[in-house]
Amino acid sequence: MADKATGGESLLFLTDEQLRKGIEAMFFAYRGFTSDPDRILDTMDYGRAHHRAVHFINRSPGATVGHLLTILGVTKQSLNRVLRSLFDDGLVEARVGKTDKRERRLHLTDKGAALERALSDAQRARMRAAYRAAGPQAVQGFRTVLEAMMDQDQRRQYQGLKESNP
Amino acid sequence: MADKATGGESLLFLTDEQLRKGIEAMFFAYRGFTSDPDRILDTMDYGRAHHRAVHFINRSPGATVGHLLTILGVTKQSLNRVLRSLFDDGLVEARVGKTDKRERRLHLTDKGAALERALSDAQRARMRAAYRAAGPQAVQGFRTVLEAMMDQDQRRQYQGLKESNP
DNA sequence: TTGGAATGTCAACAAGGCTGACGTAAATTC
DNA sequence: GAATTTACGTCAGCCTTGTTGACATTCCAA
Repeated sequence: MADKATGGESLLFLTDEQLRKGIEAMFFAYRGFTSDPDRILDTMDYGRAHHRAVHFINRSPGATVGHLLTILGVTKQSLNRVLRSLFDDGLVEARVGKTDKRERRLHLTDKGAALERALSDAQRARMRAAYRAAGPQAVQGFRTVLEAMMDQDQRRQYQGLKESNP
Repeated sequence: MADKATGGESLLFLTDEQLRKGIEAMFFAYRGFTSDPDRILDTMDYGRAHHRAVHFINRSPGATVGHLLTILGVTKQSLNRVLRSLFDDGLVEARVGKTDKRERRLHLTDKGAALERALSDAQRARMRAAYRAAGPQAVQGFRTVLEAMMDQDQRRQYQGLKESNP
């Protein structure tokens, strides 16, 4: 009678207590996840919002402002404040779209790329250490659960990387 | 020559590209993770900070303000603003410490417990769905990686639950 | 009895969200 | 060719949640 629906596996991992542990694991781990880049950003006049913008511009060079808006899920006013300071400091540059001149295609400058590298080096170092300590099997599970936790739209943006230059 | 240091396992999961995927997985998943409670909180006059307070008071009834401060990692002024509104609305009550009368032991009222349940029900539902979709093996890996990603202090707080009533 | 710890509180400020309204240039549609 | 829509920018104002700094109270402990 036991383990009927699971093909022999117990469902102990679905108890409320286990779920609470998972929730707190997300909370504490996310703090660690952001702490290293945060420390770097604090020394400059930037915050996490700048980090996110720089990250995704680096990931998809030539992305439009609108594209960034949907990925980040903020208002254009909020994003604009961040972008403006990145322009002013010469970290990001905008090129008028070739086919559609209303668009502004965003690119990192050398200086911007350098900051991106510094930030992601720090973040990757922690991630690498965690991955190495946990092993490939665990990493596989980690990614599987995180993906299952996303919203539909978010999952699509997470999976699709190639359509930044349409 | 290959797989020398890993006992036969490839290290493909440690490439920069894999790490970047992991970073973005955290980003998108955390958004999903917080979205359901956020929707509830939005209908009231509360925010994520209230959620966190209510969560940890529920987890460790009788915790002192100082204990909460170290768990949440914010300043007392910031926490106090949140706690005051929770007091005013009758969600949390403070009882003077028995041995040390300076301390205020925090407890949820029935009303507070009801809110906590609503919030964590929503959050657990998503977590449960993700866990169920991913399976126990993946969940194990998920927890392992998250734990490895925490700071020392955070990991200690994550693991130790019993010392709230010292 | 006195120093320090635990707590509360006032004031001021910043980052980074939000809404609403308005403007401009380019593309698209009619 | 005119009208509408789209992409983007900007001004103004508001909220939450974090921060520092200063100061008061209460009470434990040496």
